[in-house]
Amino acid sequence: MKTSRSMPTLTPKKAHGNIRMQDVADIAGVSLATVSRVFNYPHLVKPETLAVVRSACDKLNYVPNMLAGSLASNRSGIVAAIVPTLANSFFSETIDALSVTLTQQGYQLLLGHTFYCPDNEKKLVSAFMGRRVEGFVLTGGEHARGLRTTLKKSGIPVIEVWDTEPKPIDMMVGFSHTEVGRQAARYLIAKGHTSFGFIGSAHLRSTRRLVGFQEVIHEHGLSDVVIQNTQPPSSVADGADGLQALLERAPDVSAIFCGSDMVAAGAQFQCWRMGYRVPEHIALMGFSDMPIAGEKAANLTTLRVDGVAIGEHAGNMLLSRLSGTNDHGSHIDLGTTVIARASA
Amino acid sequence: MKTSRSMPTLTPKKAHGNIRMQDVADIAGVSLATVSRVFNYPHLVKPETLAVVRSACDKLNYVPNMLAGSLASNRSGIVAAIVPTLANSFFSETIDALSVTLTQQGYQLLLGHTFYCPDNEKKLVSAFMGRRVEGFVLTGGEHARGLRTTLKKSGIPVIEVWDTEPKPIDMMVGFSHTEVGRQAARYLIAKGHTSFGFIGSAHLRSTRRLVGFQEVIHEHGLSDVVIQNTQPPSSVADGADGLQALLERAPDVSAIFCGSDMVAAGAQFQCWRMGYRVPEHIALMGFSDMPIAGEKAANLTTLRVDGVAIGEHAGNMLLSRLSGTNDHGSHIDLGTTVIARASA
DNA sequence: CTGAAAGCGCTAACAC
DNA sequence: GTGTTAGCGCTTTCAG
Repeated sequence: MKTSRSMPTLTPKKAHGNIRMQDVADIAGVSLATVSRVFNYPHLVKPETLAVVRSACDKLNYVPNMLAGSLASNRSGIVAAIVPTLANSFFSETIDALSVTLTQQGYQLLLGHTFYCPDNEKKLVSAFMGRRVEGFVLTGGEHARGLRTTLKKSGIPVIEVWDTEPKPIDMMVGFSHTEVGRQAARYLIAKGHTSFGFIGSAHLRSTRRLVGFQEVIHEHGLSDVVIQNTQPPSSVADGADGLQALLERAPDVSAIFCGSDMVAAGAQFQCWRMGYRVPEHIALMGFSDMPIAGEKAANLTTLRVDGVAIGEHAGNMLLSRLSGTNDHGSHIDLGTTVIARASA
Repeated sequence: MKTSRSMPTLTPKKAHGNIRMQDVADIAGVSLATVSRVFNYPHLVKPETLAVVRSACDKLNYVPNMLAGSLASNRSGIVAAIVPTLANSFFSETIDALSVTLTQQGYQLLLGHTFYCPDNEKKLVSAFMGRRVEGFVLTGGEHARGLRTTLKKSGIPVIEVWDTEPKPIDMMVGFSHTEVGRQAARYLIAKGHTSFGFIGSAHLRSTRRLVGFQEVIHEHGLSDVVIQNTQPPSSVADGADGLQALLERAPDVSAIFCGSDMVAAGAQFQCWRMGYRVPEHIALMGFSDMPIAGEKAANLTTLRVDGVAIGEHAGNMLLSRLSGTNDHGSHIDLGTTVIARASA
């Protein structure tokens, strides 16, 4: 089947099944360069030639080798996203949105997991840099030692998402976790509470929410927040266990800010089990407005975050940077809103 | 800072900042090939040389260009996974597990989204083939016309997950959706039900569950299943709406099999709103055993699927195939189990 | 509008 | 153990 391609020597260059651009050029009767142009700059090619080459392509079922293309052009067409985890988490919708946005412009998404370990992030960044990714989407603004510098002097566009603090390496889109904590505290204080608890994991963004929460409470001269830690990613079960443990230590707490809606839902179920009424005995506030929070059975007061918008913004910011467009608005705070429901 | 590398011509080859393997070789005083060996076959290099080269590497902060490496070796080190969506879905935990497994062996994960459109899958496969991915993980066993053939003759390992039907393109790990439907029907029939409904989306795997469900019901000579369709990805709200719509059409239905736990939870909430008791008036059965299903408030009877196991198996099957190990057990049925709780 | 030629940065025989 | 030498399959000046 293989068309003979001029053999000055006795052995063909290589026998593996892959069709090369030269093969297409040969049967189309044009040069290699022209075939390349058909793919990359079709407007520079005469319509007839275009047609000939294209028909040659699908006659041969040619699939361009982007590895070679990327090497030659020094553009990989790949963007890397690094998340803690996708399971039961808020990040999955951001990744979905990011993927759509990037795919529309022909970019592809390389995915990495840190499982909440900054060291994994660092290793992944390094591996991805080896692949010459054209952009990074990182979760959060806190990273392993040296990562900021590495990234900064690499010149690769970086977007940190789901956060607006601390200072961006490059671009950032999300919201302030400190402010989330502050909003929660203000809301609960306005409801008349004076004794507070917090159930959530000890990772950095979660801690920042706690800090904001504490700040406002201290500003009001109220007593310290009782803290109950969970392991990320926090589950419904963690919320249930956390609530029980917290109440054992501090039975007088009347309002609890939870690290996620999952935790809040778990805490609420545990309240019911233990015979406490929500919000009469214990007020609960979640975070992120997951689907579960809005359901009648749960009906959780929470803070809404738009993960899809974050993903879309991140994708678009990256794309406009990559296409050389103005990168105005490179530090976007999408904010959060209190969704007042029954639990607080 | 740049060490002069012998310049026979007047202009240096290229001025962009990237350090090349040759630069490392130069300052380590060895040949390019040796540096390459240090990365790929360190055991072939004398320990002292190893040390010299390595110190040269981090003196220069050298990051190997895998694009070039992949092109030369014809191994990209990339595996592609294609899912319908990650948000609120069962696939995210499979992807998490897959990612860990692959990363441990130095492979990276390229992610694609179909949003339940087979045509998107086809396009993604083609784009990924251009990147010379070394393996595909596809969701489900049904694909756009021609995809099976394309994939088959590409010779690239393919694993279809979350399904065991129809015949695998190559390898498969998951469970039978038809059998899931059958299990559900058997369980509900054993509970004495005689009039059945189904709420779920019309995509292929969901439909297969419905088929199995119907089969068993017909085998028992019972009346037809009343079907209420939802749009994928199905949400809690879809379940609530679906239940209402279904009961309007068929008020006598006493047992409903739902396409997912989210749908079942929504249906259950809607029952409560409408004053129906679960399971006394309406028995509900979910699917996949999501965290929500196990919670006391929901307490859903469902069928358990181990998404993590699927991801791990898929990763390991792929890795052993890629390393040339025996690929015994290339069609694995992990099965599902009924988790009997309060809702049915 | 098209072709020729020089790489992109690395791997992999093959010699030594 | 290490060096030499061909490529891998494209993109991209530069001529024409």
